[in-house]
Amino acid sequence: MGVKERRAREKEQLRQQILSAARELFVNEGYENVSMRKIANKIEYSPTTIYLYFKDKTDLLDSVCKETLLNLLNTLEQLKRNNTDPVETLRKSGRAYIEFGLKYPQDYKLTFVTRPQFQQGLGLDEGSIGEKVFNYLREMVSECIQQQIFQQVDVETTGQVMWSAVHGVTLLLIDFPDFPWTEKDKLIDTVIHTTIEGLKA
Amino acid sequence: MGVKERRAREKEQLRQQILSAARELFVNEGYENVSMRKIANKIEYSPTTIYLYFKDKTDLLDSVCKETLLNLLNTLEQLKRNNTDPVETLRKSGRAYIEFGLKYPQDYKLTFVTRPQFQQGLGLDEGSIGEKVFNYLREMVSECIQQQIFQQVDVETTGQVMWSAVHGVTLLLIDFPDFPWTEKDKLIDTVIHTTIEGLKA
DNA sequence: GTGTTATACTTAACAGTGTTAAGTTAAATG
DNA sequence: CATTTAACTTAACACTGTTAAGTATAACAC
Repeated sequence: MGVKERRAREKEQLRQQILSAARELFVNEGYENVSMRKIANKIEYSPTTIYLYFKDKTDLLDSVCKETLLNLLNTLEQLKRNNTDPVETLRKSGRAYIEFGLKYPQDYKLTFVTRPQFQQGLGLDEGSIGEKVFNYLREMVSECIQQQIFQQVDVETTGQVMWSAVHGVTLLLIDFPDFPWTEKDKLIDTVIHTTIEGLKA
Repeated sequence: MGVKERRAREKEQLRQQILSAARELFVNEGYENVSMRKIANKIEYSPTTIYLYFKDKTDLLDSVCKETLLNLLNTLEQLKRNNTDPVETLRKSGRAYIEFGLKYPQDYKLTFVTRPQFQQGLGLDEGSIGEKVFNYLREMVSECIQQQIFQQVDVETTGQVMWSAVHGVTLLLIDFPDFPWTEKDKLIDTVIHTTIEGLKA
């Protein structure tokens, strides 16, 4: 009785189609400027069809953001493979985080700025992907503390300080592209370097 | 001929009335959720009257943000009065910046996140208030460098690193109020302390 | 193969949005 | 008192997210 399976597969396929159309439009034109009708047009279905797959527009945003977080998590996880020096791994992770944000600026803002505005909880609850991303950071930081490289011994605070730094520079670079920044790579390196040195001191 | 003056005064008064109604609504309900009609209702004028005073909705946002920046600048300027120790002054400025953001979270997001999204330039152009705020930071940092307290000698980069840190922690605290943060004051102090120590090292 | 049911999708509509063009009212000027 | 000018409003356009009701088609039972 492969009918049900096929139907389910087709449904999932359309769901994905909607999702990727939404992502592309959100990223290119900004969440606010994308209407359900625009998404519907892109996939050549009527607007109301989307509501058969997603509760509402924020649910669609939510699903797009989940994908983004999963992407970020994968990017970071790949760094953990060959972690010899914990500080070096932390530095690379910071770099990867920022570069991810700059590579997909709209996705980043959608996930870490727009989404919290629309549903305050965000996916940092237990078991969520957001929590997994922060757990990754916690792990990296923890190793540095265990090897007594950092003076600041509180894992939570240390991790949050690190997150503040990378989040801050990422958003500034995204939001103020016309500002006379120091050469981008230098700024990023200095932010990470300064934070790590500060945690050592 | 005091008639013209009185008329001008009355016009300015209504302008201010619109502005403060807009600010209150933007701050309480979020820019996206406030309609021109809502603002008009609050001041008991027809929606189109607003367009006689402001080009469009983003112009209204723009004016609200300008006020916010002026507020922030005043808050910071007051710290410069008795600056004995440059590092201490920088530390206090960072604190004041973050606390300003947390005291008026919606204003802060409006100015430093929402606005850039709607008109990319933001007010960091020459002569703008935004530029003045950054000039203030530059000045504080410059003194620390001149007294050879910081190793990092590039004023621009150093200032931008400092800004990244305070901007980052401010937004995280605003956007993820439910996250299990370290005690707020401790986190803020640690972020500032870490950054300053990192710049010394 | 025919009738029924469930699924997938669409049409039409509602109440709202930012914004503009045209119209109205009242005050200031000659 | 007539005319001009400024301030404000009404009505409308093209759009928005979302829902209720309707339609066509595919899957099932007999």
